[in-house]
Amino acid sequence: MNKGTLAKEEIVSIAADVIRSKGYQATSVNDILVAGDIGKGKFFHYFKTKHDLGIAVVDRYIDTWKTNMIEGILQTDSSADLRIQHMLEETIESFQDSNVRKGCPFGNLAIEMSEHDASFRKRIESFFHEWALALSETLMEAELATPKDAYEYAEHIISSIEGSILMAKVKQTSKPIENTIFHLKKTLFH
Amino acid sequence: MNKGTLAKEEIVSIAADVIRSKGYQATSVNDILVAGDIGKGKFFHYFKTKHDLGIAVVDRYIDTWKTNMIEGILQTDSSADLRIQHMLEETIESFQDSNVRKGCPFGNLAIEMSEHDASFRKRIESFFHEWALALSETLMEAELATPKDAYEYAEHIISSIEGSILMAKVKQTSKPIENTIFHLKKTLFH
Amino acid sequence: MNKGTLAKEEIVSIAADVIRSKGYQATSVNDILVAGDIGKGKFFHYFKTKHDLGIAVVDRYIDTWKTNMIEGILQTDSSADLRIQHMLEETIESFQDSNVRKGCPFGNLAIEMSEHDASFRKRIESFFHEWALALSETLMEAELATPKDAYEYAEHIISSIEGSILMAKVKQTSKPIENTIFHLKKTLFH
Amino acid sequence: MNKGTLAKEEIVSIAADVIRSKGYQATSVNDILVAGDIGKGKFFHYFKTKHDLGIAVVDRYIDTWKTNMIEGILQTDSSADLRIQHMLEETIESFQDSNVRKGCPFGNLAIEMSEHDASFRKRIESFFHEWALALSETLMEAELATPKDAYEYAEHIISSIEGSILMAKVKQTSKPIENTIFHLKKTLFH
DNA sequence: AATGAATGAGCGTTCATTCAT
DNA sequence: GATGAATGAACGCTCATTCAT
Repeated sequence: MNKGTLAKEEIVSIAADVIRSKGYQATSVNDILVAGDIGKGKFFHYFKTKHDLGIAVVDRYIDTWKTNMIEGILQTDSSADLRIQHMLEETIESFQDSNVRKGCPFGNLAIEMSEHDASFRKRIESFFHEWALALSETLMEAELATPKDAYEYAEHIISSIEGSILMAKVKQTSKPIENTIFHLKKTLFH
Repeated sequence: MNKGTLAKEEIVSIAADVIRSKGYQATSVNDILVAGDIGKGKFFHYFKTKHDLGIAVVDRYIDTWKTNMIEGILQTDSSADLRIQHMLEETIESFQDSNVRKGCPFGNLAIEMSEHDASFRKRIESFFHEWALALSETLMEAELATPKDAYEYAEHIISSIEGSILMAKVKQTSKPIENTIFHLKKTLFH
Repeated sequence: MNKGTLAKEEIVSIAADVIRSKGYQATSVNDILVAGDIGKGKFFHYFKTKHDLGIAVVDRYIDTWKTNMIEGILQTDSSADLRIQHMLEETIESFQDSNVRKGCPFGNLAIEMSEHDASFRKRIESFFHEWALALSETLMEAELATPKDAYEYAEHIISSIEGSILMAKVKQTSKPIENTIFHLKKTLFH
Repeated sequence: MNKGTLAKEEIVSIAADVIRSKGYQATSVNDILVAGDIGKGKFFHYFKTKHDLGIAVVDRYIDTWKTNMIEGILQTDSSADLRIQHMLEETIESFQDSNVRKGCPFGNLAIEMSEHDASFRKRIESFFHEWALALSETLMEAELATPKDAYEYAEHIISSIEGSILMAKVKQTSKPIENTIFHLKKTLFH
């Protein structure tokens, strides 16, 4: 928690914002420098390359999401049904206002980086895996899926959500997310 | 169909490939020039800006998709049920091999360009709208949806598909697409 | 001999001067740009990299030297003795005034680049080889060496000359060159 | 011989290696830091500038060479003839294996630094002077030169050696050195 | 004394675009 | 119309050095 660490964290935090909005490749190092009033030397003192920063940003996205969505919702001690409902509501919450336009940090980077950069791709892949794992366990506990089909059901739910966030970004309204959550709920709890 | 037009089409065709794989922003004008052995003067003779080319590429994606998916599948004279099945099968077909990694040209550009570029966004939005319209009519015809909920159901199906293509890109396997088609079919035709 | 070629030649010519004086690595692209009032775009239009320019500069040194020293002196139709004397006098001539400080373009690059850059090294090596070849033939013709030892004698003469130019650079006077030429002549013609 | 001095010597020693191989200008402070696992603060604590370090490195080269070549060979109590022979043999010894490619530390810096940096130049100049002085005395003692021409003869021998090391670097073989030593011996002792 | 953090000018190169013919 | 040449701002990154403790 010394000064150095703080400074580094600060850069990651600023970069996380800029990158979520502009994408990784379209964000220049200078964009981040300007956004945070940081000198070039400082930046490259903490990060060997722009790529290193990019990875730090994804890791930060993942940490945040794990805390909020997985530990904070799917692995609490509410009833399994409630936890799923909570996850779905929370998704709608998260993509209101300017966040609709920005889209999902993971979905954005997934599409931008997966084909040509393994280090981004693998991190995002394992994040989606962890989410699917936590969700599949909750689905089983709620008796909405059997052990046999729980993981794939979870994956389908997650990919539907991602698709709806993509759609919301294009339409610049959260309706597609609400629509998808509505259909998912119908199928889950009808 | 004179030489000028041919040359222009050729550039769009080459650019469409490169952009699908690298994204619009990460693709430099030079990438396209090299890929097609085209001179700089030639390129900017046909396209005022890189942005102009980008738009031409999206329009080309849309034309192709309309011909193949909307006119070629959803608006043929097979039975409505079969048309929907055909659409779903065709989706799986389209994302085999190297196409899994490349992802959906529309989804890719949707995420990359929607927030900051209205001319890309609107084209992609209206494309998804046309697809949803054609699908909702087929859903009604197949009595899988009422006029009231058909359009939103169609949108949900499409966004699920887009989400699964995104997921497939991250995992570098077409499994997520097959999984989603499986779940969509179950809900549609159970 | 069109304009494009001229422009390229002009850059090589300016760069040849700068590099001879500062060395290849210590010469920045910007140094050349400033020296010739050239725009950055122009420079990189003609040369893919700084390295490419460096190679063009060496090739230019070699062409000049071949014309002047080999064709212009060693392979004329004077008597063999006179040609050797001419070569030695010309060496002294070439390293008067500011050229003493600049040193030999080949010797400079030989030392700077040989260890870590094969494309420079090979060019310089083959240049010294051609010089030694032309000199050894003249030595034989002048009956100053037998076919058996002519090439190695030639190499020794050339390396002595290079050493004396190095020494002259350090002492900032052409004396070491004159001294070495004196000793070479004594041994050759005593 | 306290800790501070040790650390300083250690840096000079590491830098001497790196600079001999890469040259002074092409060696970045960071290259040295990495080679010796030294922190930036430490480096600039001991040396005000990179230039200061460079000078320390030359001084170290000179000390070593004085001990080995001048005191260790030319000023021993063997016969003058033997001392000269020893010097010539030692030169061949010194530039075997990887040292052929690295070249002579003095010759390298002479060419790289003489024109634009007086503090390097003067050190190297006076080093060559001391060498020539010691050699000329030995030449006189061996009756291979008169007081009148001894110094210039010594200079010629040294510059021939330097030239042959340069040549060896270009050809990546020690042959040119052996060739030059052979010719020098022939002229000296025929 | 000793050192990691911070600095900003400069590096070689690429960028989308305009010029000149 | 058609094109290679030219442009200079911006790119990610390294540089030798100074700061703060």
